[in-house]
Amino acid sequence: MDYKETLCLPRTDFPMKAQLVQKEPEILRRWEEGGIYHKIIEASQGRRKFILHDGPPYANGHIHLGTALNKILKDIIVKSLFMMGYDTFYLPGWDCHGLPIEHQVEISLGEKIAGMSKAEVRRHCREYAERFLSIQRDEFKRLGVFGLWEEPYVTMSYDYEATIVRELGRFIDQGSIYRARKPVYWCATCQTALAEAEVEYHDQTTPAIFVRFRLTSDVSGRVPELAPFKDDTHVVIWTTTPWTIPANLAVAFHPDFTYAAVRTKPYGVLIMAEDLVPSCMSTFGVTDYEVLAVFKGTAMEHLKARHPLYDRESLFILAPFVTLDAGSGCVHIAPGHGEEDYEIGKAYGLEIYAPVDNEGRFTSEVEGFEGRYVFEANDDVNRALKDRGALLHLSDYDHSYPYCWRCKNAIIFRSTNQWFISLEHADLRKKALEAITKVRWIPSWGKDRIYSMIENRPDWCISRQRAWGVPIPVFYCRNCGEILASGDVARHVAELFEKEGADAWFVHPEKDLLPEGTRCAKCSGDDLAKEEDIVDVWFDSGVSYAAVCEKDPRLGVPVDMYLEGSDQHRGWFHSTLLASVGTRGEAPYRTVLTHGFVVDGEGRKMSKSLGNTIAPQEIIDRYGAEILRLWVSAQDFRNDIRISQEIVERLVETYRRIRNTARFMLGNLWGFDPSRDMVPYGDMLEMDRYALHVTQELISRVRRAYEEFEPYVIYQLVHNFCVVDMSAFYLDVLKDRLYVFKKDSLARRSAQTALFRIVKDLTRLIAPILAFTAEEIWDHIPGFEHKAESVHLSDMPEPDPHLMDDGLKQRWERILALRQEVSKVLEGLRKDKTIGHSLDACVKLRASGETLSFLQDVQGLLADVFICSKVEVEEGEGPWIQSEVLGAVAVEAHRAPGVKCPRCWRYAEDIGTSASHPEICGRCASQIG
RNA sequence: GGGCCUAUAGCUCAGGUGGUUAGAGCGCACGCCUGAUAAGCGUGAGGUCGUUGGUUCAAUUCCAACUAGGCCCA
Repeated sequence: MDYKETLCLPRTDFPMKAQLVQKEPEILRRWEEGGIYHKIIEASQGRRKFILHDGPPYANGHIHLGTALNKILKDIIVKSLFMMGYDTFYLPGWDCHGLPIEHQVEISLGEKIAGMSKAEVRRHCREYAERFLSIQRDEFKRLGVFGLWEEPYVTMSYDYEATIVRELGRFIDQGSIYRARKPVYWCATCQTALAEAEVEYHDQTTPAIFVRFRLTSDVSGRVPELAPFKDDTHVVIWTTTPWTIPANLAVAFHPDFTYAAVRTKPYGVLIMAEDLVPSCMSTFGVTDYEVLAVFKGTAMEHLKARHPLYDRESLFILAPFVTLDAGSGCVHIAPGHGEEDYEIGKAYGLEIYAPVDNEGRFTSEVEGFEGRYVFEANDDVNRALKDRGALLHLSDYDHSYPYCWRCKNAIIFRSTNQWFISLEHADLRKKALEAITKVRWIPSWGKDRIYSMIENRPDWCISRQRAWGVPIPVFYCRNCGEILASGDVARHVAELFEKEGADAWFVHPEKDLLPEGTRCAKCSGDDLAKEEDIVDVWFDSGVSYAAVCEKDPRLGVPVDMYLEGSDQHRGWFHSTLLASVGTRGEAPYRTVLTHGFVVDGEGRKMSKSLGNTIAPQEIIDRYGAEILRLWVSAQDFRNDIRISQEIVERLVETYRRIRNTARFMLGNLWGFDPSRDMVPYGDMLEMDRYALHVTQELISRVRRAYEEFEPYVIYQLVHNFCVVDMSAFYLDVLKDRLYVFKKDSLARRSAQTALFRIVKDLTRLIAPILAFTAEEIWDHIPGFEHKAESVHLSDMPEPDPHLMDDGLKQRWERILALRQEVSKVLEGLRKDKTIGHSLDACVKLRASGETLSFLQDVQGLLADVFICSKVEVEEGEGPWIQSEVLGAVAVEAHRAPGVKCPRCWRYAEDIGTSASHPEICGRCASQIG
């Protein structure tokens, strides 16, 4: 007889092979058709809220691993908190305006763009954004992310655009917005301002000049040694842009560097950094010189020198950005022609002077060079300097220089009029810093990071010279040049935008944009011109609290959590803080959680040039999105997140382990009907009760990890539970009982009761992470009362104190410690071929005293636990194995006596005692009936 | 160059307030099983705790510098 037929072996149609690539789309379809997310929203009604407000990704290109990481993390948090009883309504968003899209559109339009109006270009931009929004939406949904994807918030929607203008209106009302000059990249050929991203760098050779500026202040007060030479003392500067010399207003020294005053024959006394004296002297061809004095850069502050070309003075200032890499250690400062020059110039109250027009030609202010194209004026300037004896040296210098991405011509830095939000007006900076302290930052260093950024940043430049964005709603009087900026006008414009979108600004004449009868406040003229600039896109996303959260009762402000990459301390967290504090007086978020960046297996960032990029699609196509979700959960996201072939392979193996553990449980629940077969806790076998105890501990640890937003802890906990607690111990031991005993015996039903509870809990614990697989397991769990149609609609399990028993725990931890020692002894027998399977063995334990009575007490359990055929316990002597939990025990093993039962494979000494089943052991005979 | 952050076995993670032979799982090696089988079980080998100094009776744990890497600036 084939006794295998009489066993209760596992049966399930839950496949071992996941085939996630095929299965996931089916599950997605089911969620879609079943309206699962809408059921989640419905179930959330009236619950306590936890709103995670989505930071809008940019609607350009396909998603990459970074965006996938971000959305999956959000999804894990949102799904887990919903299961833990919160209303976690999740509304995804997209950031739609801005340069990158406009760029792409310009490239695809090519020459055609020349004849197009801004409104036409904007139409193409909108279509482009819509296209990628749709692509990304599909890609995000493919990851298993739940949210209201049908109606996301988009910054280019008419009402969002209107809100942007309204929020600007609030700043205008306060008087926080002002117009001032600031240097920007300027292409004289295209006659347009360029953004950082529109600039490319090429190597180029430019003239580099050393120039001396004669001091007009009396230095002897600061450096007494120079008293005899005070009328012939000069500071030496070095520059690679001679054409900016006419705009020079200052010379910068480093406060900490040491400077030297050097007496030379041909050039008088020259001041330069001490370390650079030898190289400068050799460059100038001066062999005979004398260092008269050395002093710190601070000694020079507020002194003055005469401009080498014009009859005005140049101020000596201190700047931390001065270096000793090249030149003289004294830096020529033209606040109208450089970013650093501008910042330091502002700090010293210098004029932002840039006497250059749109075509890159000097204006009439510049005596001697008016009308000259700046790059062509280099030689003129050098000649003029030479004529006046100011030029110390001229040479060619190779360096990388910015070029226009479009016309490929060299560009200049030129100050132009821009709009700013003041950080000081209305105490915005101070209030923002206060608001930061009231927010919970995870990790905590995020607070210091954003605090010092806000503390040190300049005023917010909100204007951009571009087409694809929301216009700054201000006007200029064509008659007298007066600016018309008012909150009322902004709100009037907003109403129009609500109906027609921001396009209205570009298609309507001014009179349609302004309230009727608007006139210039200064000259009462009615010929008003609209502003051409648009607002910085960081302002767009920055006001999402107003455009999205305030308006939607499902959300509300402040929101519970923002969750983005740590780059957003400078980006969205920052801009939205300023906007919200500026208009509402408080931060729009309660908690800000940041994650690191995706890097390769060596910790290096992903870049095309390194060739180490991986697209989410590659992982999805090969392994499934579930592996990506597991990847996100497996690592501490507060640091950088690594990915490599090895990491993915490990994840796949972990996934299989979790899946197989669940499959084995499901297979053994065959024929188990919870409503009929559940065994009351008190009647369950103690090992099963112990398994439930361990599961309760898992539940409480996993819950805590979800509450603390630490999915990687869950990954470790769940994996260890499956491998150590379940597979290697409980499930392995259980096989005998499940297979050998009668289908409806108490022993088997007790085990099934435990398995049912465990698999039901485990599935829900992993659901937020393994969203697809948990759903698939859930389907295969036997039906029970109130079983939700989707695991994502079910509740997160809570530890049940009735299923916990600390006494049992201690007793079983001792048994497990013993088991480990027995395994080692059995491995010895295996090595010398005494046994193969552990069932071939009989284990003999010796102990005395308390340990002996413990062993005698549990003796009846041990053959099962060791998966051996027989266990003998006797009082006796060592050699002891000493163990803290165990006590002193001696373990021996030998081949089990008797004959191997063909049914249960245990060695038995009672084979043949049953008349009806003479080949099998007594235990098996009793189970066949 | 500046600010912030990270650095424990091949991989992913543990290691309150410094104190015996630094842990787990995976992977790897070897073996077992063939009634979870493109599965399961057991045993074992892997770490100068990034480097160098310092504080201390004692440092993976505190301090500093450096190196490598990341984010943001310049």
